[in-house]
Amino acid sequence: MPRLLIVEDEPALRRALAINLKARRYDVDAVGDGATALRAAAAVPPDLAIVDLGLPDMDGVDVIAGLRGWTSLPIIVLSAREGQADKVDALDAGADDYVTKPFGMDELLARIRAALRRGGADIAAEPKVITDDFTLDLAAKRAFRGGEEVKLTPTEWHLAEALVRRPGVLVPGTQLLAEVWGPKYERETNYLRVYVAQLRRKLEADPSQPRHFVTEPGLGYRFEP
Amino acid sequence: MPRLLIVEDEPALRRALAINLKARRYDVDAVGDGATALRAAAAVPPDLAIVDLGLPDMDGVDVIAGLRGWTSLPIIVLSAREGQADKVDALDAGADDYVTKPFGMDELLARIRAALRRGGADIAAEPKVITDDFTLDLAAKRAFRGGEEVKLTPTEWHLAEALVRRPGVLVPGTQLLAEVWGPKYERETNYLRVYVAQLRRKLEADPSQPRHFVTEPGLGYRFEP
DNA sequence: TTCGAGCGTTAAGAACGCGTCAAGATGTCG
DNA sequence: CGACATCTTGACGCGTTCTTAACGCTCGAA
Repeated sequence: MPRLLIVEDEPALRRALAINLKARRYDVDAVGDGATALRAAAAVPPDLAIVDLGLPDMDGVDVIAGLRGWTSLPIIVLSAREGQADKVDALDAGADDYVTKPFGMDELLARIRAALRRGGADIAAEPKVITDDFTLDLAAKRAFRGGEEVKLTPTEWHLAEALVRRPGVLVPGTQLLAEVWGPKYERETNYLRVYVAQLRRKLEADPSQPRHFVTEPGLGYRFEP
Repeated sequence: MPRLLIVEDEPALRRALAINLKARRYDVDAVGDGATALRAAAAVPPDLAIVDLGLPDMDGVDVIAGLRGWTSLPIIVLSAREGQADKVDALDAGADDYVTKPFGMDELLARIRAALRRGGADIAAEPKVITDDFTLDLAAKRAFRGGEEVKLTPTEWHLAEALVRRPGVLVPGTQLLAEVWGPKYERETNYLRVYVAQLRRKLEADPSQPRHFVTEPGLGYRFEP
C-alpha cells in the first residue's frame, strides 16, 4: 500500500487523518512539525506527503521546498488560509495540490488517489496486476497462475515489478539491468535473458510464445497486460 | 510554449480565460462544448486541458474520460458546483486538479504551472506522432498502421525519431547519418536509402509514393506530419 | 541521344542478439 | 555442518538485423 506522510501540528486533526487513511489501507506516518517531517521522509521515503501550511517550527512552504530538494513525490497542501497568495506560493514551491480547510474526507481521498495515480505510485494503490494467464499481487509478493500459487525468487520479483510498473511500455535492457542489479551491470545482458526466461516459464501459459513478457529485439522488453 | 485546451461553455469566461492565458504566452485553444473538445484534442494534442464540468452537450466527466482513453495529459477541472461528490467523480475519472468557481486567475495560473511541471509537458503528450497513415509512440516504442502494430528494428526507430523529431523540417542526409550511425558514416548514403525505404515500406500507405517520409533530391529527407 | 549523378530496390554473407541449458558459486536455513 | 534454493557464469544454436554491393531507374546536362 502507498506510504503517506502527514505533517499536521494540530493533534486532533492529525489523529483523525491518520485513522481515516489507515482505514483506507494506506501506510500512514504522522508527524507534528516540519523538522520531524523532513527527517522522517529522508528515513523512509513516502509515496505522498500531506503538509499543513501552519506549522509551529517552520513555514509549510519551506517544508515543501525541503522535500522538493531531493524527491519528486506528490505533495498535497492543507491550509486554513483562504488567501490566493498562499496558494500560489505553495504551488510554486512545488506542491501538487492545495486543499482548503474545512474539507471533506471524500475530497481529500479523491485528491490523494489522483496524486498517486499521476505520480505513478498508483500501482501500489491497486497492487494487483491481472492478465489472462496470471495474477501478481505486488504488495503481498504473491503470484498466481490458474488458481495455483507460483513462487518467485527475489530477483524474479524485482524484474517483474520493473516491467509491470510500465504496462505496454518498452523498457530498455540497460534500464532493467540498472534497476534490478545496479548501474554496474548494464552490460550483463545474460542476466536478463536468464531471468526473463524464468519469469516466462513460471507465469506464461506458453513460455515459448510469450504473450505478456514480450521481447523487442535489439530494444528491450515490454509487459503487455 | 505549452499548448492549453480550454473547454468552457460560457462565452464570457471562455474569452477571459483565453485572453489571460495568451497574455502569459501559452498557446491557447478554446472550445465551447465537449464534442468539439474531444475532436480538437485528437487533432492537435494539447499539453494540458482545462475542462468545465457544466457543458451543454455532455457531462464534463465524460469529456475527462474521453481524453483519458488515449492520452495522459494533465486535466484541470473548473466547476461552480460545490458538492463533494462532483469533485470525487471528476478526480476519479482522471482529472488531476479541481478548481471551484469563483477562482482567482493567479490561483489558476499556479495550478497550471504545477500541473505542467509534474506532467513534464515535454513527455506527456509529445511522444505520440500521428499522421493520416500511421502512429508512432516514441515513448513506448510502438508503431501502428491501420490499427495493426508494426515492428520496427532498432535502426529503423533511430532513423524515424531523427526525422519525426523535426516535423516539416528538411534534415540533411549527412546529419541523419551522423545521428543514427555516427559521425564516421556521413558518406554512407547507401544506409539512408536502404533504411528510408524500409520505413516507407512499413509505414507509408503507398511506399512508392511516400507522403510522410519525403525525399528532397540532393538535400536530404523531410518528415511531413 | 548519351552520359552521369543521385535515388530506389534487392539480395547475400556477416555480425549480433536472444533463448536455452547446465554447471559452478554463493547464500540461507535448519 | 549439511541440504537446499538462488544467483552467477559460460557456451551453443538459431533467427533476425545490419552491412555491403550490385543493378535499374529517373532526370538534367552535355
